[in-house]
Amino acid sequence: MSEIPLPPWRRAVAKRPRAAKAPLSQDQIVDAGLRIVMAEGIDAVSMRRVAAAFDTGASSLYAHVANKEELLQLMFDRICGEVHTPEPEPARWQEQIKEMARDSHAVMSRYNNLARAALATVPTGPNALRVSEAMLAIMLSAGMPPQVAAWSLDRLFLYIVADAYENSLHMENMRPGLETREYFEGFVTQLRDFYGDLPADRFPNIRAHATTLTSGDGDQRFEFGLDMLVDGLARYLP
Amino acid sequence: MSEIPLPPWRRAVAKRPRAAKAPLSQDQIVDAGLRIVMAEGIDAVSMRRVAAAFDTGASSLYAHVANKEELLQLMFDRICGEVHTPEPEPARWQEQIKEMARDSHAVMSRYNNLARAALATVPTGPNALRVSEAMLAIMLSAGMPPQVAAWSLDRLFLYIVADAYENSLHMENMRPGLETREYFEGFVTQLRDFYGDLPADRFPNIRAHATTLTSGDGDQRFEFGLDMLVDGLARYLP
DNA sequence: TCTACCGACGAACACCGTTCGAGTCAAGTA
DNA sequence: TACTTGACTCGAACGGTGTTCGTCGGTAGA
Repeated sequence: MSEIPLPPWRRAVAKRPRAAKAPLSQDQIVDAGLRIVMAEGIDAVSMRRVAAAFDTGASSLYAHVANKEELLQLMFDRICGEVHTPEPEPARWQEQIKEMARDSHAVMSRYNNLARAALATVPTGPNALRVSEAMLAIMLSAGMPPQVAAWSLDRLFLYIVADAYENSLHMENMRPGLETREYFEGFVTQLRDFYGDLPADRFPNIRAHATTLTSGDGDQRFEFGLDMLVDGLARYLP
Repeated sequence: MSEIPLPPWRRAVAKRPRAAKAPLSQDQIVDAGLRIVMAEGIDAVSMRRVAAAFDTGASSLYAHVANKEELLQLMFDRICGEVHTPEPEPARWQEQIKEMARDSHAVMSRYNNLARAALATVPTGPNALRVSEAMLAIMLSAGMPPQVAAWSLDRLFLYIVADAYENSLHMENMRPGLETREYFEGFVTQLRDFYGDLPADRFPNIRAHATTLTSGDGDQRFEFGLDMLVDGLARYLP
């Protein structure tokens, strides 16, 4: 497998040949971080907490990882490996784009709010690149102009990541006892009543459409925005 | 001006009648927070830092603000007051939607990464509601089905906020010495070279279109995504 | 066998959000 | 007028955070 050069702005912290046999490794650290993020969310991921998984102090991690930000980036790229990348079939490019978007969205939702790591910088890890390459291939093979494909890729991932991140932030406010479903229903009910009680002189439309505004779950809304984007994209086909 | 009821899930911390004349007030606290966010970014906004503007300790703030999260929400709603809300002109609804989107985006970009506060919860402050109401009015007056208008509103704001937030996170990584322009150019150059040096067997499309992928500044990309969304939206008009 | 040197790791630094409890002072009441 | 009440201020403290520093130990190469 060919080598990917390191992105130039990342400190080459791990490129020195490790001399002693190490009880710690970057992979293990990323594993531990992912275990914590799945169990307790990203706010539980602290350097001390990750180090505690190896019965050591936080400072031990800094030999393998430049800082917390880099650790989160590595964790994000790891989960990008779970996204499937189909072979392009130009005839059904729209459906393929949507499939990849749904898959990416599902993966990022599975790992709580790790999506923020993707918002913070341009993902340059091998797995993230693999996903981008596949999406680009689908659009180009469908005959999309390169500039349109390039920018669409950017905007689509922004949308996917932002939606996953927003959902994860909402989950964070959830009381630990409640189920996701009943928390969500209670939230929607409160919001609908709040909209319905707004003064009619200043907010006639929000008030009148309180029910419509609060209808639809996260998946329906994600799908609706995805349709908007892909429909808007299809207009650029020659 | 008619009263907006408090959203039910917010602790009614400020609804008690304040008896003594207060040297501190919620408005002043929000002002101080905004001053800090403009000067040094949202990460510089801490309860101690805000309190220091009044020569006091952090605990003094908790009489006027439930916690930091509420303070950020209040700050966000304050800046929403700077967004212009035009009267609907059905004939040019698309342009009006884009104008409001650009205006909202510009306001949120002006105040560094305060946009995250908007991602965290559904904005229910008076100014945020005013903006939503105006956008809803434009779409409904153009003949858009209510359900489409409702979900579009949600998706459009997600897009606006996410783009502003992403940009602000990039700004955060900037070295303090550099100008925004030269930092951005250096970043793009590095990224283009990185893409161009990728192995051709695994990433042929990214490698071949390295220049195209990295072309266009933040405004162009925002505008492109906005076009995608609004074009996709226009298809729902009867 | 000796000597570098890399990695582990405890301690410390400078922060953070929030809580607690004592003190202060104006307004309402007897 | 005297007393009580209660909101507000605010120093101190608690339990966290990311990161740095300096020491120490053990392995690899000479």
